[in-house]
Amino acid sequence: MTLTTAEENYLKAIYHLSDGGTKSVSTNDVAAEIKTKAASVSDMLRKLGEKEVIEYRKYYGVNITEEGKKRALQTIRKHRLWEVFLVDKLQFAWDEVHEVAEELEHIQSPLLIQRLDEFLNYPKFDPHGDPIPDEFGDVRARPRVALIEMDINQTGQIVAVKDSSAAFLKYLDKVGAYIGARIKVLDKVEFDGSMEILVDQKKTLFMSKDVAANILAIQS
Amino acid sequence: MTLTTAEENYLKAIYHLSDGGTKSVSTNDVAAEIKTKAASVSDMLRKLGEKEVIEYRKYYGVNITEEGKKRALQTIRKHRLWEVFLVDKLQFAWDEVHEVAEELEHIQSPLLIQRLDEFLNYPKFDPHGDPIPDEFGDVRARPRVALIEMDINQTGQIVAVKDSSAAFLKYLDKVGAYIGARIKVLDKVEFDGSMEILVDQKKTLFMSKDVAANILAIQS
DNA sequence: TCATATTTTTAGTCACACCTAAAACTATAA
DNA sequence: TTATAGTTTTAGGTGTGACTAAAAATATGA
Ligand SMILES: [Mn+2]
Ligand SMILES: [Mn+2]
Ligand SMILES: [Mn+2]
Ligand SMILES: [Mn+2]
Repeated sequence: MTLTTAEENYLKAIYHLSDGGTKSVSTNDVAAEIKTKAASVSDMLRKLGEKEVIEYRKYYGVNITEEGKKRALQTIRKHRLWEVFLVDKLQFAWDEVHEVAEELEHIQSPLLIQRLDEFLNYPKFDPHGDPIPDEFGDVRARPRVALIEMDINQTGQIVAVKDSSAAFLKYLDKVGAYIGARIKVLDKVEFDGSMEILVDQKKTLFMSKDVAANILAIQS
Repeated sequence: MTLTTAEENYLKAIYHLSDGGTKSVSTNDVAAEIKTKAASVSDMLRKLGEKEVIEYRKYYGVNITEEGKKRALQTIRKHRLWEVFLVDKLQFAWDEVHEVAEELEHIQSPLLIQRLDEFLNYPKFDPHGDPIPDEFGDVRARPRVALIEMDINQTGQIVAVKDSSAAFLKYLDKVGAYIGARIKVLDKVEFDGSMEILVDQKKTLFMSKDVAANILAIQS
């Protein structure tokens, strides 16, 4: 059973909104994510339910099935491998890859993805720090925490961003925050939740709580 | 004005069938090329006519316009660049690339194609020896002749194939004919049009007239 | 020239993926 | 408990790109 491009996009959205299948998702949430109308979503949910990649109970939202999870992870794998290709091989900036990967992820060719993976030397993470599922859908997840959750004097390393929008990524480029940077929390301002972060033991960075909530780190 | 994937495929077919815009093309010819029905083609020709990429006179076939030619060449450029990528970087065989390139050619991103061209070091020909148009649609065409047209004792070099089907390409792999091979016509059998070809001054190849008609060479 | 074969277009239908408007259902809080 | 706000589904419709069957136009050759 094959999925259309639209069906793959919906399934991926449901997978993300459900935190990898751990909770159910509402019609309106899907509509917002896909940027379409609730009526269109209802239609599509019925179809995805018939294909048994989601479990759909009218008026009570959807849950992704095991089969659906597997399919979604395949699409996510392709999306992230293409992002690595664009950044590592074609010198795209990390804020330029999302749109194109959104198209490339739907190309149907198992051989292509296998060879691309090999060509990229089996990367484990995409340019935004998100893990790349293997061909069986298995993900090597790292325990990640938002900067905002870290305490003063704690150290760690930036490993990913929660928000992959071009605006946010460009801002990070500008201030010199990048994936792999070693960090230390110098201060947390109680009044507005903003933070002062030491980057690579030399540069001090001030960031709002909105920024700090969208940078993910591993603690050390 | 943007073209859909289907429209791009039709336009490319019309471009090829018209020998690069030099002759008009019938509805049935397009239907055969696209593997669809004449009724569907009539519908699409009306739409392409409205978009002014073809000139469509009911019952008298179509001619591609200058704008249409430009569009078709952009798609052909993308198709052939992807084929080079698949063969040179991902170790695809030359008979495995067509289907995938047929999908990849529709990805919309000028930056992607510019960077891909650069990454591949501005190739001038695809794996089947076909020329890759530049970003303005200009093609450096070589004067090519089918092997079947060559005379005894003439020498040359294989530069392309007319038929890019997997069956034909696999056959060429098997017998050791490849693009770049230096050749000499040793014999032409009048009875059945078959030929005897010396490859790289060491190997003798017997081929039917059907095979000889689908191998293109430059004469030396 | 005129009958017939061939090609092409038109008419009507379908699946897909979207839309708006209206109806149906659920959640909430007075 | 019940009115109402909010959510979701249904009904009906659109554009795209395919199909079959039938009608119309063109090409052919006796
Ligand atoms: Mn997508
Ligand atoms: Mn990413
Ligand atoms: Mn194509
Ligand atoms: Mn080719």
